[in-house]
Amino acid sequence: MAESESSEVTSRPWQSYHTVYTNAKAGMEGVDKEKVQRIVYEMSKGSKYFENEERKEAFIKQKIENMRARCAKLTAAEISHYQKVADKRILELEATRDLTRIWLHVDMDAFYAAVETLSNPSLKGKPMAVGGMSMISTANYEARKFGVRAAMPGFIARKLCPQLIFVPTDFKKYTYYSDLTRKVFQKYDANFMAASLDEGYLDITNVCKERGMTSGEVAEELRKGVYEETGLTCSAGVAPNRLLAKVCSDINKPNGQFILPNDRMAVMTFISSLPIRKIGGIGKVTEHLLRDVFGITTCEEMLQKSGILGALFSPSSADFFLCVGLGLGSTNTPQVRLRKSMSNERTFLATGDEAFLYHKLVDLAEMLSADMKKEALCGRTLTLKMKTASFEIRTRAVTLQKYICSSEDILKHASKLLKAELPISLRLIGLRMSQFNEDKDGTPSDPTQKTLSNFIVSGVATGRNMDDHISFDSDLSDDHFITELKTDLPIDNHEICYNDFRDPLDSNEVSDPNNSNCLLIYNNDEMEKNDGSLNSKSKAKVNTPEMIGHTLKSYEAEASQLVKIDLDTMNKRTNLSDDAVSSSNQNKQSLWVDDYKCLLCGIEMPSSFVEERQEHSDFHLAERLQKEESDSNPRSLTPKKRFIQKDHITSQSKRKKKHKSSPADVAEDGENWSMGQRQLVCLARVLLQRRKILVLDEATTLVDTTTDNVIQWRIREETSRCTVIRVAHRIPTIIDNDLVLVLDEGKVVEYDSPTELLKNNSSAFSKLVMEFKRRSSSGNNHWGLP
DNA sequence: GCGGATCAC
DNA sequence: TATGGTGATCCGC
Repeated sequence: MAESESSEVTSRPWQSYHTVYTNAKAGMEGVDKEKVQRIVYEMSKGSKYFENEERKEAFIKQKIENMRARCAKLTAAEISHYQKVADKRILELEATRDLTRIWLHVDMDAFYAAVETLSNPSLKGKPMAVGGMSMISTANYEARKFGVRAAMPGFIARKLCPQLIFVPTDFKKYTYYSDLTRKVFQKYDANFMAASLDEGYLDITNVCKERGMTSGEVAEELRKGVYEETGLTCSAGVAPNRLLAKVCSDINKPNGQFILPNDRMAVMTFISSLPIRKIGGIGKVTEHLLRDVFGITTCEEMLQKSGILGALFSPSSADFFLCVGLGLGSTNTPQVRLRKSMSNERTFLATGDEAFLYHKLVDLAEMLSADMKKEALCGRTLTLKMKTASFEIRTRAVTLQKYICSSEDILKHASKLLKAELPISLRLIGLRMSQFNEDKDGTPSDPTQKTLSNFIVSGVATGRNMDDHISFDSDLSDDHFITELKTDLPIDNHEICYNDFRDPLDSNEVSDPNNSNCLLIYNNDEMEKNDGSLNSKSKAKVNTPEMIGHTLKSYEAEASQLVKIDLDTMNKRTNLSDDAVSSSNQNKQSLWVDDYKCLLCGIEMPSSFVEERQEHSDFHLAERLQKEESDSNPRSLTPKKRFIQKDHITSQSKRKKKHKSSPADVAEDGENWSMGQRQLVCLARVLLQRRKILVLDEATTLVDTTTDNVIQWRIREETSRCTVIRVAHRIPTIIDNDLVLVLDEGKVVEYDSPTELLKNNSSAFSKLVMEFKRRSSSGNNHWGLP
């Protein structure tokens, strides 16, 4: 087989290249395959893209060779061993076969193209593609006759079909029609699974039973319903599981359906001659690999070669292949699907211009942050994606100990990642966030606390967004980017871990061990590569309920195994926190153009109207908050905002009403409160609960320092019979507690009463206090520091 | 946990 | 002139 192939390569090189576009998916039957291949090849030859494809192809060839070699090395004994294992596994998998459910897969026909034709009927019957010169999303069936298809660049498509009409994508339209189809799907399975805008999986077992209809009748009716609702046609496949249903929906496309009965023999017959490429999950590479190494082209052959597959692939891959051979697939309906990552990326003309690349990064960070805030997400793994000018894809990731969501935090870490790659010429940059903090949220609690948690999470997150907005609009210049990229000065911000503030509040029915106050100073800097995982564990320990029962000594022992002391970083940390405060003050001022006019709405208010101005900026904050909230899913439908559901209907009428009321109004439900007000209310609620143990993790970061001092005083008044653990960066917040733990990079550096610590001038705590005094020496020393 | 790869739409 | 964007998963370190 290999020999005949290579001889063809020399005479007709295009045949080795890009079987991608001509691989029969649907509607490509009468295509002059060779002509298409030749044109695609001619158009691509010599381009950077083409060169990269050749590299990739060479890599796959290498992979195939390696696998062949491994195959050849297997002894007869080994083969028979793996065959036995595989046979046993086949029996186990067979035992899981479930023929009790009836699954239907709906797939809209050339969805985007069909929608465009609907809104512009003159396109009917003409070859048309949705997309642009660089990429086509969907081609209608007329265009497919020319070999034009999805994922093909537009300029090649035009070569294949000069009269091809291009229509730009319009996702609003597609979402609208998608919603209409889903309304129909819902009638047959309220829990249907939306696979994309134009696909859905429905468990129609109950409908068939309740209405006494065959699955074929249900499919007919559903497709008719979709057509009546939208004017669009779709295809359906019915089978005992989702994997098969998906294959079936493709068989009589377009506007057709195929029923595979819930019968083992029928399934095995169906699967036997089926090309493996038809199976979802088997793509170009796997197809190639299985064919060239094992001679496998049909699903049936997966079983025949099960022994050798088991020998050469991982257990999970081998299992998947066996399932394909047996026609097995999922039959359950997963209750909730949590989002695991969120990303955005942009392609541009390849460049090595650092200012430009940094600009892109800023945009991406802002977009990502905004998207995350819409779903109230915070993540701790940030991945930078790069595509070089030669189309090579690279990713670089960091996992932080804190969950972040603000654009500054994202940008800070993203730029570090990018900086490490410079100099570099890129044509794409992307940012992805993963490891969201709601993942482990299994902690049930009383509703008051729950509300408070949501309060903190969404409130704080959205509030910071406004600061971003103003600061980027006003004072970010290219010079600034370059400086930041070229120096080692970290642009640090005050990081807030929402999770931290939530957990302690949710949990504290524990008896008080020794009725003493203590304090933690926390260094929030994320770990460099060393021991990141251990650190996050120690961090979690501080805030989890079981920790509260521990003695401080035992905590210290645990924490001290972790990371090296880095006092230098800590000092830097303190300085930068102060910087953050002052820059945030600047932001507030910059809301007023010429110190007089509001940047956002143009209202005029002299600087002497201090309170009024504060109220006014709070109003804008609340306005923004409300918009973010109304943009998200209504809570009544989805208790969490994490369901994968991008499309939601927005109602802004409420917001408009609000706009007419006085900015000074404080809404009873808190929707227009400032961040500081929110923190205050949280604190008040917590204090009213009269807990024996109170954990305040950066609980007053959003109020000004004077107010903070008042609050701290009040907390001491209210908690005289209570153990209070404070995590804070501000010295006054913690100066008069009974015990002080100074933490640096997750490790306890010192542990004693503040008085004792201050006796030693070189203690980390002394240094922090001195630095703090130095910085505040220009103002009044009204904290009574020694 | 990271980075490369594959896959689907 | 010119080959996308988003999300998931797996494998081998």
